[in-house]
Amino acid sequence: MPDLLNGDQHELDPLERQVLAVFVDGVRVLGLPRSIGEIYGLLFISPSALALDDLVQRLRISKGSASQGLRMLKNLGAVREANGGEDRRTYYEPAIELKRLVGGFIREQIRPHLDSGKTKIDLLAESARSLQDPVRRQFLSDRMERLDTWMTSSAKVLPFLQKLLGQ
Amino acid sequence: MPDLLNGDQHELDPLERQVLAVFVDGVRVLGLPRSIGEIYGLLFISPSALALDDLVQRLRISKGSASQGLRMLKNLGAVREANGGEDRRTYYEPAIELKRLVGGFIREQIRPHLDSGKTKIDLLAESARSLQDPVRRQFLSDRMERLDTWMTSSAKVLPFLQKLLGQ
DNA sequence: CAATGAGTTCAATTTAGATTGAACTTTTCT
DNA sequence: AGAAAAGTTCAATCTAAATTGAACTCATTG
Repeated sequence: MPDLLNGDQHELDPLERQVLAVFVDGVRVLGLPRSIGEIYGLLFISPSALALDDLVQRLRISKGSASQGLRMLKNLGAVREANGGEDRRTYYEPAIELKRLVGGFIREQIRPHLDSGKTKIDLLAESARSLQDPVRRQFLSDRMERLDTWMTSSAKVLPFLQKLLGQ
Repeated sequence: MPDLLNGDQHELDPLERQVLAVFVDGVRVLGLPRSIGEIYGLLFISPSALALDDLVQRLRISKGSASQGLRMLKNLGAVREANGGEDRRTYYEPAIELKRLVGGFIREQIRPHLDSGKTKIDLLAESARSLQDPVRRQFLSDRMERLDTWMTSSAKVLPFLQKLLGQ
């Protein structure tokens, strides 16, 4: 008599595991933790919305992980709360439009780094300009300007990226 | 009488440290290790090419780290051997054209993952097609097709990215 | 209003992956 | 050839970041 004493949903089958592995791989490239890939991946292959506890049971991760993972995915706009769950739990479903996923990633992970990088570089360029040695000053100022150009180009490219990936 | 007994180049000054910090930050976003940022960063702010030993001494990292870091940077096309060093050491200088840096990163880090991902997804789509339950089969096949679309769109966007960042 | 269940928080622990360093190979020089 | 210096390799170690889990808050219900 299996599973009479615990409320487990059935385990992940081999096909599901393999799909999740692809997501885990994918998010690692983006510098996001494995649990994020597992959670998003499971939502992606689930025909109905899932609650936090479903993730805990099927992925065998802690409540803490599931909670933090869902928060990050919500912030990224990769997951939203499903409306009209019967019980008092919150159910989640994945956003599956690439445009939205990329947009969220750019907004949350790329832009902040670009912005803070640009600020720092501006300050460093300022420091470079007040260097004593004129040769060193010239060289470093050039390099700081190049860094600045990189940042500016990158920032300009992002909207095109989003547009090109929109369907 | 400072530094008579060791051959240290002078330590990094505060300005240099701060520039390196920007690079360390930058490469972390790309999922690359700190040492890569430090090595590339030091080359970037050095007016002349540097040898492995210069990196070891000024960054206070191990020879192993410097060697592995340089290899990765060479593979990425972010660093090249300078020609015409006087002694028998190999001197390195950074590639500073954004186009080249982005191109190398795409070639080494993005494309391989996209390709292997696409292969895996094709196999999984195949598995999905032979599922018993028709509802499950239909749903998973749809999702696998969507994954496939993501991969294809992403691959198509890369050349544009490179073009847009070319100067 | 006490009890139950959902979800959050964060200090402690675990783990993945970066770094070290000693042994090694290769190259150059006398 | 032998010595010295440059660079590589990889098992062992270290560390930053992810994960856990126990204590907590908040909302719901009998």
